[in-house]
Amino acid sequence: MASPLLDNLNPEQLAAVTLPQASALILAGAGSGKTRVLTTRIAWLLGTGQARPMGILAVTFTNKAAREMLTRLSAMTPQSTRGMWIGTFHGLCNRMLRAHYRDANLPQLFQILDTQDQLALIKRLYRTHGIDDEKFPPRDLQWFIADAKEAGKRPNAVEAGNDHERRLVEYYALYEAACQREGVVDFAELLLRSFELLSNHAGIRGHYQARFAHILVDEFQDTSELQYRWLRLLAGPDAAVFAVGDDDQSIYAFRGANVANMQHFERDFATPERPVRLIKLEQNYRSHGNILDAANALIANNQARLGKNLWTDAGKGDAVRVFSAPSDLDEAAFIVDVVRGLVDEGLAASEIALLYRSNAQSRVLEHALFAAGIPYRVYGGLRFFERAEVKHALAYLRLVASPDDDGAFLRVVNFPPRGIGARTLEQLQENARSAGSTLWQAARAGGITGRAGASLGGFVQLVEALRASTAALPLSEAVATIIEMSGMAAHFKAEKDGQDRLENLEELVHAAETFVREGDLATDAPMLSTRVEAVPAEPPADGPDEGASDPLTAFLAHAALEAGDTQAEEGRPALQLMSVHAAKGLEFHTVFVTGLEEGLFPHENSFNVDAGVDEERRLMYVAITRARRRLYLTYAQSRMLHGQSRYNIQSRFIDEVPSGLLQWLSPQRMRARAIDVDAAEWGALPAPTPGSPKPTPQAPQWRIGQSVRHAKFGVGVIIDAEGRGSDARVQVNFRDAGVKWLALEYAKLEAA
DNA sequence: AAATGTGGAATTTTT
DNA sequence: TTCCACATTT
Repeated sequence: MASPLLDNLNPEQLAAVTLPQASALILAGAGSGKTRVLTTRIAWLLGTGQARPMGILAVTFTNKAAREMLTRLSAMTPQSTRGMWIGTFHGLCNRMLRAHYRDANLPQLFQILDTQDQLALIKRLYRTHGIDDEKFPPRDLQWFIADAKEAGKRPNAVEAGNDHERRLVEYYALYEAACQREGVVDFAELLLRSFELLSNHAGIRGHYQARFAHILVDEFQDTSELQYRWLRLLAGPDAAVFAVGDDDQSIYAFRGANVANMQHFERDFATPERPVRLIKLEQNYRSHGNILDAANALIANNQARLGKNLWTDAGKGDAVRVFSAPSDLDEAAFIVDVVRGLVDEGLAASEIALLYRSNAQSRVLEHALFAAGIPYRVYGGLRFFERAEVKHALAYLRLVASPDDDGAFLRVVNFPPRGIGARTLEQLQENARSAGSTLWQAARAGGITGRAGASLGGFVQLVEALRASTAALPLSEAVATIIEMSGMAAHFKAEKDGQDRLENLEELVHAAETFVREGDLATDAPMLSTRVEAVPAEPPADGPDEGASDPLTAFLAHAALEAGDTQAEEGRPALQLMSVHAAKGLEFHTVFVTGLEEGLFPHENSFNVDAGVDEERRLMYVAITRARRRLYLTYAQSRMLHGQSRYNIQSRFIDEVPSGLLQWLSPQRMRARAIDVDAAEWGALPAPTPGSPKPTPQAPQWRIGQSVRHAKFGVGVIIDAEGRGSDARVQVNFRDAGVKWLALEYAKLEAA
């Protein structure tokens, strides 16, 4: 088909876009135009009449990715995106559950718990059932539940190997009962419930299988076991699953992502007539050659890859710069210097990213940037819909929609303060427990006397008044009304630091407005326009976005499923600081990968995890491939961590980049920062400058922070010392052998 | 109900 | 060290 749509695609992209109707695995390297291929594929299917919008389902992991796909798609095709299902796994599951809430055994207006809400519910359960939170930390149970659901297991299906696990299963059952009673579902539940719905209802399954001839999956390497099984259920015998992913960028195993899905795809989605096609997109349009060569060489150290080598015709570009700093402070100072220079040369600050393995590392960097007056923005932290005041307002909204939601009830029953104290609530909870009811039901039943009872009655009346006064209002006005009537507005007005919170509440009203305005663009198509016998009559599922049946519920689902941005303000161009995880999918002119030290990156916790370092290496691969033009790798020989100095050796990931690609920037003779040991006693050696020829001193003199090699224990760093002369001993932190004290007289140490 | 104190933990986190 | 959750005070 001749079409401008296909212009400028490279041969592999073109092949992928125009594959015949069969399942395919597209191995799309970083910067290889993956989103373009996905969206062009859809546009091509529509344009050639091979698919109707109704027949397309595209699933992503983030709302951002879903939005981007939708936006780009609308620009590519004259056809309406209405009718397509494009969204996140959770969003699509939510949508399906709303449409089939009866078969899914859920209340029509079920509410979605985010991770915070879920933990709160668990803690509440602990109180009412007197569960020992020492033996069973709430977070452990939260993890246990998520894990079980991910494995597709209800409490009765979980095998308990010991008493401890038996208790956990028991609590899992209690948790489930509470969720069911209150009409709430957590994130994992959305998936599992949707999976079970498809699994247990042949009619519904048949309906969706018949409908979705094309299922497209973004970031396929990040799918979990359950998501994979969900896809298999959804994909009918004739469906074409177009899975796009990069096994080398799988960095969410700790959250359940299962790279093995990529290996199994070929087997599981092939039919005798239609084998799975595999296409590799290896041409990179982002980075210069040296950067790609570094990434390729690094990732080649991983086993069990599908195999892929990025290339570019953009030329080699600059060498990868490496800097070894004596301390974390020096590392930060170096970065500030370089950044200043780059910005002075005219590079936009927002085109520079500082990446780190763990968020705690941002502090030192921030401090230095602040002192230097360089504007920066840190990603991470509380998102908009997670802020306390926003959660409060949402809790009122939730109560209006679904008053049996105990979590929402407890959050605002005494906020703003209205004299309903802990004692009253304990009594109420006891009443609810013995009646097997929710708090709302218990409160309405009365049974609490005196002033406390009256206050509680007042609260019940307030919620009912809220419901009555907002029923006929547009969503944003309803939100505004609730903020006023609940007393929150007055409360924050009176509070000295309440201004920010008030502004956030105003922002919430604004968000509701935007949601309603843009919602219909997203997914307001009727859920089931092709009626199928076995599918029961549907509620008019034409709410905006998440496909809920009324705007309020849809908005609440939206708030839970899309926590919003970390910060509202964008403002002036600023340097970007973020974890490597957060950088995935982004790109910058210049990238600093900081803290490249053994124990930090790769993180020490990965050492005792199966294939842990491999995942760290993929993380490093992601970090490197964020850079378009310039890449800096930095590390510190000593670093403040948990209140004390740590001496780390340079990350193996630096060693894994061919030295020919590297340009060392560390001064040849950089003295280690004075440490609390008499330097004269120990003599002073130039800091090791890895990558350059090492001097082998005849009579080595040792200092703290120095890298050494031991015949038996391998490489390590001297972290402490004591004694002198023949009594002298040093403490060495070995990469593999751990921390040891060694007598200098006997240990055969070499400088490393 | 705010304010202050204490103990324990301190990767990563698309939903 | 620093942050957070929780408990105790005022």
